[in-house]
Amino acid sequence: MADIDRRVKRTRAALARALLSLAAERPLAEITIRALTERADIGYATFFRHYPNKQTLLLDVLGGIVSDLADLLQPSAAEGHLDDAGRQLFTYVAAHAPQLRVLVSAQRGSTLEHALRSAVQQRVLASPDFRPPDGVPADLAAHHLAAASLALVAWWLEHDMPYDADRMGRVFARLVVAPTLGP
Amino acid sequence: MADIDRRVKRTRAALARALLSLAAERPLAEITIRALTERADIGYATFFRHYPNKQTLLLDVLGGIVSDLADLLQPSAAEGHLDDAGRQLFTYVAAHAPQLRVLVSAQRGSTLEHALRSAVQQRVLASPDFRPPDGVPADLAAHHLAAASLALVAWWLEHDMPYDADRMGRVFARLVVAPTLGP
Amino acid sequence: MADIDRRVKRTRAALARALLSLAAERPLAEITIRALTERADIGYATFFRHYPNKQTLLLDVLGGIVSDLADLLQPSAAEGHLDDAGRQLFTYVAAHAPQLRVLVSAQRGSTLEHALRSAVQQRVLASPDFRPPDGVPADLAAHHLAAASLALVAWWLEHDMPYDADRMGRVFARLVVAPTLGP
Amino acid sequence: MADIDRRVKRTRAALARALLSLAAERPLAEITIRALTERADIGYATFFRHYPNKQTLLLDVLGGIVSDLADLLQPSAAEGHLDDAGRQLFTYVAAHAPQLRVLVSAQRGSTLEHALRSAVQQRVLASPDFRPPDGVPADLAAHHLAAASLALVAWWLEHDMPYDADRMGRVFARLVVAPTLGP
DNA sequence: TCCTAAGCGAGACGGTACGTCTTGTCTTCCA
DNA sequence: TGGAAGACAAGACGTACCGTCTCGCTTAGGA
Repeated sequence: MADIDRRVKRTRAALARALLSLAAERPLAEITIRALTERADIGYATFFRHYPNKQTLLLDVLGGIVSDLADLLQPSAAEGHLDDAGRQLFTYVAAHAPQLRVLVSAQRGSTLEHALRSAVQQRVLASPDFRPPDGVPADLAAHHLAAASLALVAWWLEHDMPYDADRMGRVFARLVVAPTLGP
Repeated sequence: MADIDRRVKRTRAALARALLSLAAERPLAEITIRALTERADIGYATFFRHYPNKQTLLLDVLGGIVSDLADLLQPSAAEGHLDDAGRQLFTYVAAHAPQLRVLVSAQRGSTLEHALRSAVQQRVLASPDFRPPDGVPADLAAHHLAAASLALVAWWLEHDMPYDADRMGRVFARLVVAPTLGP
Repeated sequence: MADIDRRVKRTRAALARALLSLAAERPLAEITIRALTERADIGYATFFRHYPNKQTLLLDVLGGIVSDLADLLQPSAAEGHLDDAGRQLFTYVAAHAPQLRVLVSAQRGSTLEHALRSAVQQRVLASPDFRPPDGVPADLAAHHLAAASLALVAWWLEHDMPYDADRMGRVFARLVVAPTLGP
Repeated sequence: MADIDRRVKRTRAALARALLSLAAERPLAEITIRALTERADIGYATFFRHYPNKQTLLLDVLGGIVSDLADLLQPSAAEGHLDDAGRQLFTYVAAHAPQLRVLVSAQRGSTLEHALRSAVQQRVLASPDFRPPDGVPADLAAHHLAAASLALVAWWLEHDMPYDADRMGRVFARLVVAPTLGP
């Protein structure tokens, strides 16, 4: 491995930089390979000599981040450490914002997502019953409610509804709704 | 709306049906407009007389679903009603599974998402500290942990980090981690 | 013919006017049926109630012109009448410039071209005064007469009639008619 | 020009061959770009990498022919050479029948028509032997020469060359060249 | 005077060509 | 030999036009 040409490293680094630079400008799906290579100042065909497609580049660029994130999300038992773990997570996020913006935009940004989010936000914020816990901004709580609900729904559908609606409803109440409401 | 030609209604219904039918077979991104029109038995150009692009068709087909979902996600104050609301949500989901599969697949499915998810899952399930609350399956809790965390991170980045990492950490502990660990 | 509705007549006249008006602005091939109907202030589908396609409209609008032209191109034997016939031709052309601009801009090999050619051919071959020069087949001479005349007319119209009909008539007699007749 | 990739040359040659092959089957206007590329066995989009549209391909394929024709139509003064020049013209036409069929079937007023006309005009007006008859403007005579020649060529090709080049040459000299030159 | 048939405006529709775009493969040439 | 350059096949995209078709409205012209 030591004799891999420095040029290879330089080319891949240029691609990674181009990816981050472009991802700051527009959604991931609208970044063409041609745009990447032009931004990176390398030949178009050269891209394919390093990665078979765009997703592989993503994985290469963001692989370490994913692994780090997963580490940071490990639950630590000690009650008092919860806030600590959370702080560490977001400190890490702040430190790797450019890469994480790409990661985060890889899944989102669809009009549908936005439509659902804003519909929920609107209703939640107008609801008299909605009292987010101390220290949790209302819009953030609303966003969490929508996103976490959708994630639960997605999981259920993708796993072919292994539990009945009743049980899923209780899980939903326990994991999502109650924490969002409590005092 | 009432005076739209019956043909228009029939054509759009055929497109909606074709979309759901095709979405059950392959990811949304791989559904071409030509495939939609062939499945719907309408002319290719006719598609563009109704929608300027695929996303607009999605919005039209799933608009009602989005609005219904948003209604179901309104928090209801009464403690005892939490489970009720949850059950209603998932009953609705079960009843509209085909459309919701499309909605849910519109945003997800990227390799990155999957990589993160499985990395988290692996670590969480192996962690001795991880005790999901009663009635919450472990894999579901792990999925929730990953998805909700990512959603919080995304919100923070997209809103240009309006709070510091410390506060976000506390919110994260309160909304996501604590409920996932529960007694 | 007498029992054609007045409305029909009015619609066809509007189309004829629209055709001439548009043909003055751009080449015939770039005039769409939609442009014709909009200029004529009639419904799009109405066009097809009168003509199966653009060429048929052309034939209808220019049919009389074609027939007149064919008459004017009959060779008259009397030597002294050559200039006279030429002057008559170009006087007629000047009087029907709008229509003839259309005829002249039609495609080679088009129905119009063919109609004019065969009308001329028919009259020429039937004329007792027509004696092609030695070694020149009659049908070829007739073809030459029609084509060269049309070319002269086209040149005159496209150059905004820089000479008067009298002079053009003499040129016509000299370049086209005399050589086609001589012994 | 010399360093154009061999592939490029091969692709353009294939397109030229496909054009001639298709033009023998149906009118030029009915030859779609897709038909051209399928006949040439090249990708559809590849066409546009070489020519912005069909007309440009025509110009490229027929440019040499146009220039040759213009050379052959230069009037040569010597009386006895008229028949000779005519024979040469039609011998050339017979040798390039496929290409000339295309040229002849092009639209009047098309770029091709204009190219031929202006090439002839340029040569004729520069020729010292060119003395139009009294009262005939030089540019009009040149135009007549080009148009009438083309008409004769078109007639010959469309009627499957019923006479030999020698006889056509004499007809050409008698009907077209002599009248354009004489006093 | 009514009423029936035709002309007509409006516009949805199927079909097809166009010119543009992107992806991934392949070839040639250069350092 | 690795990389730059770029031709190429394949095929989706969104636009334009054509010719067909229904749907109602209105406007004769005959009962």
